[in-house]
Amino acid sequence: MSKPISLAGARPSGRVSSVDDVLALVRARGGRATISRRVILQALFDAHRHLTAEELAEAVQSRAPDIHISTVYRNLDDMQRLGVVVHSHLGHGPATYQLASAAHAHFLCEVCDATIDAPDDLFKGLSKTVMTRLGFSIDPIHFAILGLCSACQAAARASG
Amino acid sequence: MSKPISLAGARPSGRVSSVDDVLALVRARGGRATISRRVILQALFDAHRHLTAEELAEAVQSRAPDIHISTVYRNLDDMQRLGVVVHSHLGHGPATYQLASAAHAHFLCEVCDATIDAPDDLFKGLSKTVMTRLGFSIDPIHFAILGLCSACQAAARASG
DNA sequence: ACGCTATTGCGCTCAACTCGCATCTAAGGC
DNA sequence: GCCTTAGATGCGAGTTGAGCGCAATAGCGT
Repeated sequence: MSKPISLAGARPSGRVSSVDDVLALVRARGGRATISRRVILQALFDAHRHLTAEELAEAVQSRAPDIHISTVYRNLDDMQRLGVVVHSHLGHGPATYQLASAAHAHFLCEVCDATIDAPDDLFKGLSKTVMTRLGFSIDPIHFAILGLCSACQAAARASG
Repeated sequence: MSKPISLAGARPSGRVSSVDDVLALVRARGGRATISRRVILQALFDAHRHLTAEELAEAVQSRAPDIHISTVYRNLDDMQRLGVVVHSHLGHGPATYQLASAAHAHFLCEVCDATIDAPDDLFKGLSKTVMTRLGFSIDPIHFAILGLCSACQAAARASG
């Protein structure tokens, strides 16, 4: 499916609230409901946090050891094309993946790597200002916003 | 110098407005004013935009072909420790480096990779809100904020 | 000029992906 | 149920961006 499924129409992936929903969508697009696909999706639905490709591969392989990590990567790509999955970059580490329905922005501490989930409404103001002044539509979910958590700010003040 | 120079005191690197200024700072910290260092710094001062390590290495090697890219990486690290240089991540590509004095935030279009320089004052509001509500101090320079430029928004509306 | 040690060149290693390709297997048609 | 065929997979090799170890080199205080 890596190629066959078209990017067009990725957004209206609509309400997919179960593995079977997603597989139905996959088949509607000419894709196939393979075991691998099912196991990978199940792991994504079971995870209640974002996972790196490697973490996801481990979870998948605990149920089906022969599913190769490259298959995980390809499926994640496909699911992103369908709008079912999104990935985020939290600082310098590997990308993390999660169901699109669970997507949210993050703040990441540059010192201790603590990640803080960001309520979407925080970006209302910046979003509007940037749109007005630059015509740019921000997507705060894809890349985390870095900075210092309160503990590390305090530590920095204390030491310097 | 990669180890010898301490991270402590990186901030008060002060006004360094020339290659010689930086080299003086380096020597004050126990570092040495090598040819490599001088050429690399000169390339950074000459560049009026941020460069990837590879671009910088090319610029450097056009003047001194034997300077190895790993030397470029090490010097960039050292200069960051001194607070003279900062790096930014613009989307998925390699990091870009520039003089700390020229640092600024970026917006990056996810579709066409256009980068838009962001006036610092844009983040005043978000910065204050996030500090108040989460105690988090944002650093919008280190990682770009992604989204869609106006042209790609229009294209997206037209096609979908 | 001398010696100490910061730096460098080079090549190897690493992480996170990405690709080519032979093989396998869903799904629709008969 | 069997066949066909094109989508998917497993596996290994390749790629990119970056970091590391080490022996050789070269600043710089004396």
